Amino acid sequence: MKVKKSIAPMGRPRAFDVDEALDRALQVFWRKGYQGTSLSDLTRAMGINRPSLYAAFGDKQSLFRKVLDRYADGPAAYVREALNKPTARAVVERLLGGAIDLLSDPRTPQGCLTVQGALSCGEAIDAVRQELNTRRAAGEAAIRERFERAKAEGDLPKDANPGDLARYVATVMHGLSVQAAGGASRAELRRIARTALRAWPQ
Amino acid sequence: MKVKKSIAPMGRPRAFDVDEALDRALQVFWRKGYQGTSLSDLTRAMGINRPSLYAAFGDKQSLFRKVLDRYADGPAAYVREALNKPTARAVVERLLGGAIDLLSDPRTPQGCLTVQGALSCGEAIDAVRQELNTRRAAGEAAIRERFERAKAEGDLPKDANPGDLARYVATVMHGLSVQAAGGASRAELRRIARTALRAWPQ
DNA sequence: TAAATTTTGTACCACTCGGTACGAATCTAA
DNA sequence: TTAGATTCGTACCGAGTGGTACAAAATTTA
Repeated sequence: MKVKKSIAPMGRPRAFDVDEALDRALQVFWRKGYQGTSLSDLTRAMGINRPSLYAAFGDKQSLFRKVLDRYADGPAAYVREALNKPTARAVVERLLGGAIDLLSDPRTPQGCLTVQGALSCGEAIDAVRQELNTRRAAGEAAIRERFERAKAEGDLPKDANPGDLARYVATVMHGLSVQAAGGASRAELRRIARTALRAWPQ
Repeated sequence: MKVKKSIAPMGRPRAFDVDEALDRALQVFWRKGYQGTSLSDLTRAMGINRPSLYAAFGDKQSLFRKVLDRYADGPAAYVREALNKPTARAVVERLLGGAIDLLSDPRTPQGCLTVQGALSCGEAIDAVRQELNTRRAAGEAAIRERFERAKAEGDLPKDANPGDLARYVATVMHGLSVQAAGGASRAELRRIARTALRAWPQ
């Protein structure tokens, strides 16, 4: 299925698929968090040995960053999709609904990788925590900008505060992640979202 | 300052104060999470050596449980206090306000011990995660019962769902914890709470 | 004083952690 | 066939992990 590039690389070829190995690593980090995942966990799940991992992905932090990118483009892609909805109300409904679908998907861990991933990190891995904070902040900023547009379009009332609303939506989403990690069912998450929506303007 | 009990214990007396050592341990666990805290971190902060820790508090999990009790009776005591407020509205306002005050207190870590403590735990320490889930669920149940009483007293509308409302409040609180851990200021947390309160009945 | 009891500090245990050195294996290019 | 390049697997590194054995020290009871 793969189109051969003009020249095949020299040397011994890789015995594993890079993208598939990355997906396996994502599963492990998602389930166990950054700190709870050991290199042995990773190599076992990825089906490769340690030096191959280092050669292909760099050290643990570097691999985790690549996994975060893959997460944003895969399971968490609903965020970008939600931002394209026509109205602010539709955006927030899709954001909460997408989060709930993901958090309660029985095939994946009950929780959000960026929320669970590094909340309980020690100071030693401050770099990882900062990375996750940065990414969460970027997501929140994207939501705020979308709401600013909605306000300009008259889709949100003139007295609405896009920043406050974005922060509120992000907060509810994070809270949903904690609830899901604690065992809340999809139905329960939906009821929480319905209650949260009562705070919405109009 | 201490009243001497009828008989002093035999053997060599302890060279440290148990409660103070527990407070020091709380600070460490709160800041670094269960998994991010090593025994060396603990003994250094508590000013005692390893065998003394084990003799006085048991192993790491046992010490963590004692720390959780101390947390509930100390920094998180606002929850019990909030449940005694006269109206459901006052209860939820005190719950959110107390959480915000705690989360944004510069003297303590920005985050909730039970939320950050074990979200990113591996399977090996499932016991700790379960313990924290159980405690969070118990807190949520207490809020629900308080809202059921409020409904019976006519303090909440007849069509209000105490369970949904309690879950919603807990979710917002957990989300606030994540926001605080990400660096949100007290003022920002307050605005989130104000937005969240718009979902409240009446 | 002497025995019994408890805590203290040192020094250690087996194990796991993240990370790497190095030679054998497998490919392309000449 | 040979030389060069790259990956693979084994075997290892120092450091840190949670937890403990043991003897010296400090206290109460007899």
